[in-house]
Formats: sequence, structure tokens, C-alpha cells
Amino acid sequence: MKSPGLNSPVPDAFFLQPCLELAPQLLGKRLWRRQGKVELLAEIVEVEAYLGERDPASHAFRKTERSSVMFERGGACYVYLSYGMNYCMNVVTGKEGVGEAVLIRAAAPIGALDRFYKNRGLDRSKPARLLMNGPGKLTQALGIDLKFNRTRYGEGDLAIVEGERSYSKADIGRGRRIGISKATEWDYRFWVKGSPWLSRKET
DNA sequence: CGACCGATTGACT
DNA sequence: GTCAATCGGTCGG
Repeated sequence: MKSPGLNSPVPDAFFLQPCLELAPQLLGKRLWRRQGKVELLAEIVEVEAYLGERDPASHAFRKTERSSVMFERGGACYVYLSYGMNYCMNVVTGKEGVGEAVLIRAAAPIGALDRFYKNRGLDRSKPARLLMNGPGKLTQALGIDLKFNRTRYGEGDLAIVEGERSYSKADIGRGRRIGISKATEWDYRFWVKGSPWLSRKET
């Protein structure tokens, strides 16, 4: 039996919650993306929370031109270029003026995989788990780039929509964020326990 | 304006 | 496990 509202956009109030409360709730939600005539879906399985001025690892630690989108009203999309090579996508959370966002690190592809392989430039002989098991791979698979920065989820060709289920605390793993050099001890990463689509093996 | 540095990835030992 | 690619953001001079 399917959940009511499957694949319908999440309500606006969802984005207004505090970042650390919202982040685990994002697990099981889906990214919806219309790319030309094709509609793409992927279920979020791994995220990281980035707070504002009290989080040295966050781009919003200082309010700059780049990070200003993180201070917008929850539901904004923050995309930035990482290492000059990959795009990373975030869900801005909280009320306007609060500089918080959730980085989407990994997702499970839903439906036909052809477009995902094509967007990734991956040969079909490669395992599907390589399609979205990292923040840069995820954006590439979905065709997300800087054009989406400062747009709002649910207003264009990109949305966060309801999935088939939400995960309880027992189903969610929690640990340190990956790839940062500051505040490395903070457990702000959340993932779906046992998912084969994570960016790395669970430890 | 020059220098440094990443919220990463893929190729390679 | 190691390491280079690559470039916009940020900051110091």
C-alpha cells in the first residue's frame, strides 16, 4: 500500500524546521527532476547538516556572496562547485535569516536508469550503485548544476517529493561528516542503515 | 591582484 | 592505500 501523497511536493513548512531536525527526515524523501521530456526520481539515503555561524565547517560560518543563499527562507536550493570539478546540492532550511542547509550526499535511483547512466557518462556494464553514491555523482546523474542555485524546490524543474516511507531513529545511522577539516567531531551526517546506495561502507 | 584551498572524484600503486 | 585534476570563493597585501 502506497503512502498518501507519494511523489507530491513536501509542504512548505517541512523546510522551516531546524536543520538538525529536518536532516534525518529528508531520508526517504525523493528528488524529482524534470530534464527535458524525461522525469527523474531518486530516493535520498544520505545527508549532512551544515549550520550557520557556530559551525566552522559550514559555508555559512561567514556570510559571504556565495553563502548568502543559505540564509534565505527554507526550501531554497544551494548549489556550489566543489574542487573545481563537481557540483554539490543542498536544501536550505529554517526561517529567513537562519544560515543552515542540508547537503545531499547519496540517493537511490528510481525507475529507468538509462538517463542516469547517460548523464554520468557511465557504461551500462558498471554497477548501478555508482550512479549516485556521492554528492558530485548525484548532481551529475540528475543534471543539476549552478543554474539551480538560488532556485526554490517545488517551483521549477526540481522538487523534493514524498516517498513511500519515513525512517525511524532505529533505521537511521549517525556519524561524522565527510571531507571536512573543521568541526570534524560533530555527528551531523545521517544515513539509511543498510542501504546499498551510500557514499561509503558503514563502519 | 596573487595565493591558497576546498562539503570530490577517478585513476593508479 | 596515494594523488592529481581543476577553478571559483575568499582573503591578505
